[in-house]
Amino acid sequence: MRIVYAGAPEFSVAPLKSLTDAGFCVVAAVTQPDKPVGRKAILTPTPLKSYALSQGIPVYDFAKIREHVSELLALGADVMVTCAYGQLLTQEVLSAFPKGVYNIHASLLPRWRGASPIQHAILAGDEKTGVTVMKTDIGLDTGDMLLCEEMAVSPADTAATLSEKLSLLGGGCIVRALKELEAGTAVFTKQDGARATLCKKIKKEECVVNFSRPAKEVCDLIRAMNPSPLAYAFLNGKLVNFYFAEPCECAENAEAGRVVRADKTGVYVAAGGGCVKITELQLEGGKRMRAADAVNGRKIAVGDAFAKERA
RNA sequence: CGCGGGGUGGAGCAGUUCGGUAGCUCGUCGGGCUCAUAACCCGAAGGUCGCAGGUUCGAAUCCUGCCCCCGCAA
Repeated sequence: MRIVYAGAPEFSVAPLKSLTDAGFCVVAAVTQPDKPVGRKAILTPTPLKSYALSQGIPVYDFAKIREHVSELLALGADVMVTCAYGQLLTQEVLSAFPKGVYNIHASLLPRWRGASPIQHAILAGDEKTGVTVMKTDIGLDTGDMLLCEEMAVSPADTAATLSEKLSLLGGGCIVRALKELEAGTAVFTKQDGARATLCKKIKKEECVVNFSRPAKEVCDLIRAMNPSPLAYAFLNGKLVNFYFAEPCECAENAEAGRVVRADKTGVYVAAGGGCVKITELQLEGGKRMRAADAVNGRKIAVGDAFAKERA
């Protein structure tokens, strides 16, 4: 079975590796064009492109895949596998693969169709999530499901750790899915559209921490936004990004956002209900550090207050 | 030339305005106290102050050039 693999971010790398490790013939990788990254706007290839090239797999970085159907056809592939590719496919593209196009999606469909399923699973406090392999159709993550695998969301998970785990899980799933397809034992299940939820790409404005919300909710937000775009708040006029936090009990009933305790175990901030223990953060202009270090360097002290606005 | 912050023992910082060979907190190691401890007490190790020039009797500190890291914005 000849495969074309379409993806872009780090998440899409492991499944490609799983496919080649399992002996599948990946004839080409399709990804997004290199993008300017960082302050210096250095043109950077996608993680998938870097990996594919290192493995000697030909890479196509079409700005619009729909305009390159003839090139796809020329590859003579049987199927295309997509994974966080980031471009919508047209019927012409779907038709270029005799045995279909399959998508690896990081949620238990039909929950969290769309761009940011991992973040939303944590944000919503889901206790479990997973990976679904589906037959891609014209809609956004609406195709018939071939298989899915569940995974528990740990309170210690961030979008970063969960993404890594789901990526590996996705690798196993796609290999299984394609084997079933080859064997002709694949069974497709329609998605229950009534239970579908949609998630859009997350904007930085959605990441400001409102400490008057319950502690659990605040912590879920912080964990969901790590490693990007990062939840934040302002302290003494400076932006502070949060990497990790967990809810905890605390006797003090201070106003929301007030630091009630700061020691080597972390920074404790009063929330609407309970208290948020921040263990890892980053001050404006500074590097990511343990909250204890920020306390140690006298950047944060008891009595300080986090605000939603810079002023 | 998008805006801005920063590079000082393992970590986070102070000291730079008004030059005089380095300080704080934490960690580490050793010892003590304690039923015990992330608590406390005593002691120790550990730094070419990002790099290269320059000014000076003397530079972390002043001047010049360069490298690197990071927040915002794209």
